[in-house]
Amino acid sequence: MNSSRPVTIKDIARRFRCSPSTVSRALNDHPAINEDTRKNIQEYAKEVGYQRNEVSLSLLNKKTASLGVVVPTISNYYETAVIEGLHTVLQPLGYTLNICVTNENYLLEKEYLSKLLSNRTEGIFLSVSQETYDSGYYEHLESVIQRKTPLIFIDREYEDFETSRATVDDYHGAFAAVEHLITIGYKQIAHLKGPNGLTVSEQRFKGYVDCLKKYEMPVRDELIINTNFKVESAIVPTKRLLEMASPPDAIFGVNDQVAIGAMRVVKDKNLKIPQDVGLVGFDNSPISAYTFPSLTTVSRPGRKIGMEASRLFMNQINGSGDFSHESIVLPSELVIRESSLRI
Amino acid sequence: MNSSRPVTIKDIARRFRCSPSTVSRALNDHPAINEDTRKNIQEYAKEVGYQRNEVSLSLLNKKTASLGVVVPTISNYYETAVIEGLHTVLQPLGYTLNICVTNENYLLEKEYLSKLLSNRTEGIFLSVSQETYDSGYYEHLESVIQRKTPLIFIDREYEDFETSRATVDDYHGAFAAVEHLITIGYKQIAHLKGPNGLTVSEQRFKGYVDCLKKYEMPVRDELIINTNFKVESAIVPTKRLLEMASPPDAIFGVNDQVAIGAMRVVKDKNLKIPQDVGLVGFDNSPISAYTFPSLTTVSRPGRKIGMEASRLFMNQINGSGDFSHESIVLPSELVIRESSLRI
DNA sequence: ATATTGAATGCAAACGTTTGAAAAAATTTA
DNA sequence: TAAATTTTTTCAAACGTTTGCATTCAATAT
Repeated sequence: MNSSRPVTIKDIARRFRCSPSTVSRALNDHPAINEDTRKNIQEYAKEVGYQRNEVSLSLLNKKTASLGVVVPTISNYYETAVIEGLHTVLQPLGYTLNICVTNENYLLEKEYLSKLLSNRTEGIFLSVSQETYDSGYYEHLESVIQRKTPLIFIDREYEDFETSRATVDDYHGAFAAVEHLITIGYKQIAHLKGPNGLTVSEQRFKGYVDCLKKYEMPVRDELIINTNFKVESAIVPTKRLLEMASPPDAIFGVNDQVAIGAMRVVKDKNLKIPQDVGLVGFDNSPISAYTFPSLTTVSRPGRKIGMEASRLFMNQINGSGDFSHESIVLPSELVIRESSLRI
Repeated sequence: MNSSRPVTIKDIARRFRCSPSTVSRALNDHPAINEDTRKNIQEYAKEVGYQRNEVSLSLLNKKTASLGVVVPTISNYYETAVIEGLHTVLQPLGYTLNICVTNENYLLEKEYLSKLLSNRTEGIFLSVSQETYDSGYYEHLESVIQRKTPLIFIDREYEDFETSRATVDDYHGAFAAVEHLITIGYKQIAHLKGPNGLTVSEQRFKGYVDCLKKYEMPVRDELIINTNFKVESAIVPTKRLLEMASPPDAIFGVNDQVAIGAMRVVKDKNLKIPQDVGLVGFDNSPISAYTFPSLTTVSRPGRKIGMEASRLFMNQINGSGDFSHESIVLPSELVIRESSLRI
């Protein structure tokens, strides 16, 4: 009525003139408690809205049942799919996911990791931010390792770090996409690349380059332009590509957003897709199937990545003493649609 | 080296043969501590990677600095924008956001709320799930109220519940969208409605209906079809609309996804947008500006909603005793693009 | 009547930290 | 050198819960 302090076990004990132990046991259905006592206490507890203080339990048991998920963004389809996958496996096991968005910011990432450790998180799923990548700092990761808190890299990874990781085979996905374009008959394939330095960007780029080489096609620097994954970042680069003296007849975008941005520009120039310009994206985001023309893309099993990452986590905590570090690479799959099907 | 147990203040005290109090004070730069003692302890603490156990502090101070964000999904642009807004304000204040995704599931929502309360979350931002809406249950909310944990509704709300809420003026946004179509000269405006019962769906629907009525246009039931907000859910309904004997010449989608789905179908039928069919969405998601043609839509200030909701939360905890409940309604704004600009 | 059993409850410690008050140690003053 | 003062450190309690062990009390067996 007056005090807003949550009801505690002590409060109930006082009410029943018994000890906190009895109340605790009664609430937990301990067999050594008298049937009547148990019933009375449980009824009263329900009545006054007693709710166990998990904080005290965490302290006592050194278990928090909470996991950190540290990602650069949650604005993309892929990231949310990963989170959903983690959720699917871990929620039923009683874990709470603490989702931290770093906004590609190193300091924020560092702060989040430190906070998660302070809060005694039992595991951390991390997709490192771009700034972290660029800066090359990784002391903030060392402290996670030092604490022996399970650390699982998702998607982006530090090449030289010994932990578990679940990633998608970006390289072969990109390779397949470009090979598809070549097979169809496109001769000049441009690439709207992601930010330099990120594994995803570089792997897809490598797939693009290696495929061109395999088919003995020249890798022209002027056909490779950076974007930041966002739809609007594709506009200027695509214009530049199409206004070249010898413009590309196909564009491989680092993701669907970028490909959709390119699609818009191509149409604005009154060029036909896929006749004049072929287009391929990456992600197989829901919308890619409903653009006009629909977008050929590479599916990335985000949900599966989340589920696999969960498995890696479980392995680490159940691992018999020796910390088992596993690397999982899931295949990506080419999804052929209209934007590349020139006949 | 051997034990993976985190270093505690007691460990350090043992090492320096002093009491935990001294260590605690040394680490917190308490003035009553000898300069040398302080320096030594701080150095050692850093060396062994000591990190304060926030769990114990939470128990002691009854403050967890964590807030719950309970939402049906994070797969849409709007939801992530809201979270970003919350984040922008609350992260600098030291709060941790605990993001819980209910998947529109009542039981999950209930479980999350209960867990958040057990973990002594200091405030909850809630966008109720559709199932909760449908079922009409709200005891799980009662317990939040009973505990006097600040509860702020975002976006979706329970009409008859006394708490703070931050919502977008869906009604007038929808009204403006439809009015725009009418002004341009469209005569038969269909509506791809959201799921029944949800405030957003119903408010936008009401805006649609009232606008038609204002201009003395008939409200035809067969022009109103339900979707579930997802792009694919617009396909069949749009086909049905276009295959009617007297098909609509404009479609107002409950969100951009649905409008984009409709766009695809319209194009497949070789109809021209905006000449044959006008199209308006809702959300002003990034992609809406880059479809072909670009999509007329209604902007929804998600980020702002998050920031306003944060403000409401701050007001509640700073509120002098009497719980001040505020209702904020932010305006939505029509963004006119190509898909409706028939000349 | 006394010893033995069994059921029900209470005690106390533990988790890691902070903090007011008390105590101890060091320094200054008379 | 003793008293007074200042500086530094320790003590003990608190946050809410659980749990092994001890205790109490009644019922049963001897």
